[in-house]
Amino acid sequence: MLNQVLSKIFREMAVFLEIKGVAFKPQAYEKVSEVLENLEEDVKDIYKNGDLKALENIPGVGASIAEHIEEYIKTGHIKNYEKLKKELPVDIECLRSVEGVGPKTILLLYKKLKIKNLEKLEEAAKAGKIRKIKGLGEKTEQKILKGIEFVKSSGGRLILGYAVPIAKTLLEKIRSLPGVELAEFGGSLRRRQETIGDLDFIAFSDNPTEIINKFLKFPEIKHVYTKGEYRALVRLDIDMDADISVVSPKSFGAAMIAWTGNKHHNIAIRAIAEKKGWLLNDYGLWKNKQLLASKTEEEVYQKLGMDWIPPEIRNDSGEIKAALEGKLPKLVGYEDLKGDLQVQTDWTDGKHSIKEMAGAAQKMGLEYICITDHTKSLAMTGGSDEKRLLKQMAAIDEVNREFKSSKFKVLKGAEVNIMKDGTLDIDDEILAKLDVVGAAVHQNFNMSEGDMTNRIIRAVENPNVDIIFHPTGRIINKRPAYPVNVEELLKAAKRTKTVMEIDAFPDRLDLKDEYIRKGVEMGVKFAIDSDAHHIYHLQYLEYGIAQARRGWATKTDIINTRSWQEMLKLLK
DNA sequence: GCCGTTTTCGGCCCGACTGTTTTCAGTCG
Repeated sequence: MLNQVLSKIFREMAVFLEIKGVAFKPQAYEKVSEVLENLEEDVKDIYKNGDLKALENIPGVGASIAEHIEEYIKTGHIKNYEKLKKELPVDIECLRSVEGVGPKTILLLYKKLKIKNLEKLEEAAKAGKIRKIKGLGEKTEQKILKGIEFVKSSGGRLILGYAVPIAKTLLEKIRSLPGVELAEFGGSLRRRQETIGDLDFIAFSDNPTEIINKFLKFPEIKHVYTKGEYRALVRLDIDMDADISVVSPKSFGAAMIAWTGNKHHNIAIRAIAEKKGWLLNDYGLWKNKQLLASKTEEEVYQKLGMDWIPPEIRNDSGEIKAALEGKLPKLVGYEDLKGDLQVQTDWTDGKHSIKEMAGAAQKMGLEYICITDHTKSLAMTGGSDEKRLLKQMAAIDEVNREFKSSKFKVLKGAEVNIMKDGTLDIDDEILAKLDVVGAAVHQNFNMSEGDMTNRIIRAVENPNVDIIFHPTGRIINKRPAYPVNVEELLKAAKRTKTVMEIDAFPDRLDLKDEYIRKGVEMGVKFAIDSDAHHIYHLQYLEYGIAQARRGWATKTDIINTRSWQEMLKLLK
């Protein structure tokens, strides 16, 4: 995708400029690189629909970078980038991925040894050539070799839903260390980002060194990059890096803000402090040497004139302005869901019976689930035809009779397949009998964006279709979304009162936050579903809620925060 | 190069840790 290509180019340009000693531009390029990496809407479409001005509406994109993007779209390259690359023809990305190797070292290595890539770097280190460079030494050489080893074994970014359980285990171990008063996630884990690059922990204690030393004895740790009085950076046995920071409980709020980030959020709020003549650091908000606030995050934000900002939206994308104006939305809460509207059972590719799924959901505190097994054109899942759907409805009636006393409700639904032409694989007559009809694309991804958009919109316009399940079909780290114009889809959803799903399955998280935010602004309603195929999967709802929060969704934007009776009224 | 949080010009976060140094630059989060 173009966004990713440009993101990489701008990231490299940032390093090139930093190497050249250019001031401030590196940060600008770095910021736009990050924005593009996370931007789901194709910049090509943005450009096509609105020219340079539309590009400049992207955060971090100004006149100059908009022109770079235009140049790339028109010619396939960016002259400025080519020029920088010619001056220093090295593989910036891969050299920089080595722990401890930054811009200055890359330049030094190229100047002295003509090192352009990892292979050459490893060769030179093994031959003992690095230690001979003035300014580097034997330890740096060893560090580089270790770093290369870890680059090679690195598993890349971990999907949130898979990282959290691992991180929770470690967090509990940290919490149980004597002397630790509190411990929390920091970084992307606390912000509940889609993917996690490393695990950040903040422990609160007045004996930092002792805590660090105990942490370093955890058997999960296979290498220590750095350790100091207050911090340690390590490699875990799962080939992920982890970071622990120990701070006095007095500084809880300031430290949580500092270690939650993201970087651009912190830069922005520290700048606000500075403009008041104050200083915001890891330990508090200061006026000269006088402490203004530090104990809680609320206190610090408040002193800066802002409402507390939920971690999920701390990414410098408008949350600071909203917080200053007291206009932050009250995000949907982790306890707000009353039901789950996409649940599979052993009638198709699920592992458990209707009753087992219902029982597990009830145990979790939900009031209802909707059974949405696949339909007949998904042969590999043993999808139901009309006859079998009728049979399943009767089976659900039976389960409901058993649950009657507890008031738990099982709703009748299906995950109907959207065919290539936008028709559905189940007769409307049967669909009309279901409580909730979810429709989804499962095959024939290889279409033009126009055709795919029309295909799904045709399903949206079917009066029996209540929800579009996993609307873009992406699988994180595996396959991109099929080509679809989500904005058009959202417009159609708004027009027809069709609900868009936020699929909480860890590798889906579909829709993406950016589209949720857009949909929320347009007044589209959403459903957060687990897409559970196993009783354990119901827990995934948590990640769907996080996703919704990152998309600035409130309780009223999510239909399954209502009782099932109220929820049904919201369907068309 | 971006941006409007006091600014359309003049700012741009802050501190911990390491290694190679003779007092600090580079890297990281």
